[in-house]
Amino acid sequence: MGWTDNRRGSGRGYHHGNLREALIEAALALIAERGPFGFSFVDAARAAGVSPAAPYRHFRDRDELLAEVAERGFESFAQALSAAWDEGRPDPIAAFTRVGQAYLAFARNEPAYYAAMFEAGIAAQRHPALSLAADRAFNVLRQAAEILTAGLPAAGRPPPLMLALHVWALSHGIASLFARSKAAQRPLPMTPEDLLEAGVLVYLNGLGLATAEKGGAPA
Amino acid sequence: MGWTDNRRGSGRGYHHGNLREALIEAALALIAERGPFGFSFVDAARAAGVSPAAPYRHFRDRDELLAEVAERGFESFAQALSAAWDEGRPDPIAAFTRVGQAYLAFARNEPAYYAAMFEAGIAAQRHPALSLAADRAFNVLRQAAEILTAGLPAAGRPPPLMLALHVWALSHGIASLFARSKAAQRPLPMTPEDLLEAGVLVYLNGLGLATAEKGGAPA
DNA sequence: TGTACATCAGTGAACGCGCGTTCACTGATGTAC
DNA sequence: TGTACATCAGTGAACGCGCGTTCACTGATGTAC
Repeated sequence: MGWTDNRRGSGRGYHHGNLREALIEAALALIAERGPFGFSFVDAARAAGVSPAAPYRHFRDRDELLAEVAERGFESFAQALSAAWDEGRPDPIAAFTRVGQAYLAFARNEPAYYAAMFEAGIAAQRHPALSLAADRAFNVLRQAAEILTAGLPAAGRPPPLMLALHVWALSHGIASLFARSKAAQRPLPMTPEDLLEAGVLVYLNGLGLATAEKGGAPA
Repeated sequence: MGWTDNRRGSGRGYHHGNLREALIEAALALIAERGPFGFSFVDAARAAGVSPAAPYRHFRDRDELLAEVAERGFESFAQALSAAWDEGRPDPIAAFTRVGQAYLAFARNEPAYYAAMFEAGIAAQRHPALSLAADRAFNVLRQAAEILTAGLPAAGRPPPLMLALHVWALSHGIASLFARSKAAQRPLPMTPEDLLEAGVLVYLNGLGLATAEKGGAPA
């Protein structure tokens, strides 16, 4: 229990001390519970143990708080993808499929961030910091794709951007359809992780990138 | 203008005559405008030119109306996919990529249905008719995948279900990330349609299904 | 070290709003005779 | 063909609720002297 748990009467004084952070954490918890549209400014204030007017000292409105949550989500997302890529070690193909796994893991382990990032309907162009953070996350994939394709013969080499978009879309699709939260999802004969790994390997195989014979993709 | 436009005072009597349909159409318009969470029961009644209590004669609550919209969406979706597949003519690969295009076209042309189907957070298990309709749509893909893989050597033949899931996820990912509604989306150096077609062709190539040399996928 | 003061984070009461839902009702429609 | 009646779709007023937002305020903190 840290700053966040400073309910009224639990010993904090007139000033909260760290309300901005507490509101963001409250927003995350509420989004995880009820989705980005079930989240209300008043609720966040209540969860932080503060009057409904207090949040206005820190955020212009509900939208600005949501945008900040999404921005932090993208930053954490970029870090996770970047760590998974690990500069292409031990080899670009293994590293690349690991990035896909990290994508799915993030969607599963951080559903609140994920929802704020992709399902809250925030107008990104109104929040430049948010769209920069989103770009940084995408660039991890993009650079990985560049290194991955660098070894292919120049003639017929696929555009790395296309490759990055395909993997992003496949990961996002699997995460949205099969890997989100409790139940309500279509039952699968395999884990979303296996599904994604198999898909990426087939895809890379289709690009002429030799795979390590895994996941059931025929030559 | 048909039944839907029966505003109060425009000549209809005490009875609306086709309120159920009018409410569904109003819901579609509202969802298209403001998303599945911006849609309210009262608003739908207002759009149909009827008192806020009237919808209760036709739907138990807001959720039931949403579920019916989603169900109709899946039915229309299944039809569109089925028509695109056209029993595999002229050849399964061409027909299969056409199904992908139909997926994207549906997401683009029927954003309200699409949102109700995939973003409204309806608990499908509480609406059996809805989940049956969703199954019917998925089965179009699944059967196409079966026919597509039937020509491959039995050893190492990929499970058709997996193939269907991959294409579903890729299409859904591209639709969600790049093909939905106005602006706010990441700019692309190609159309979502081209992106999907290229992705499907690379993928089929990776499965060992000969492609007609299209979309820039190297052998 | 002590005092006066500026700052500003958080208060709490209040507002107008739209929503979901209920209720007793009313009037249009169709059917039995 | 006409009348009585049952049915039930839609009315409109009302309710309680939670929300977003505002306002003048209060009290904690830090700084200048």
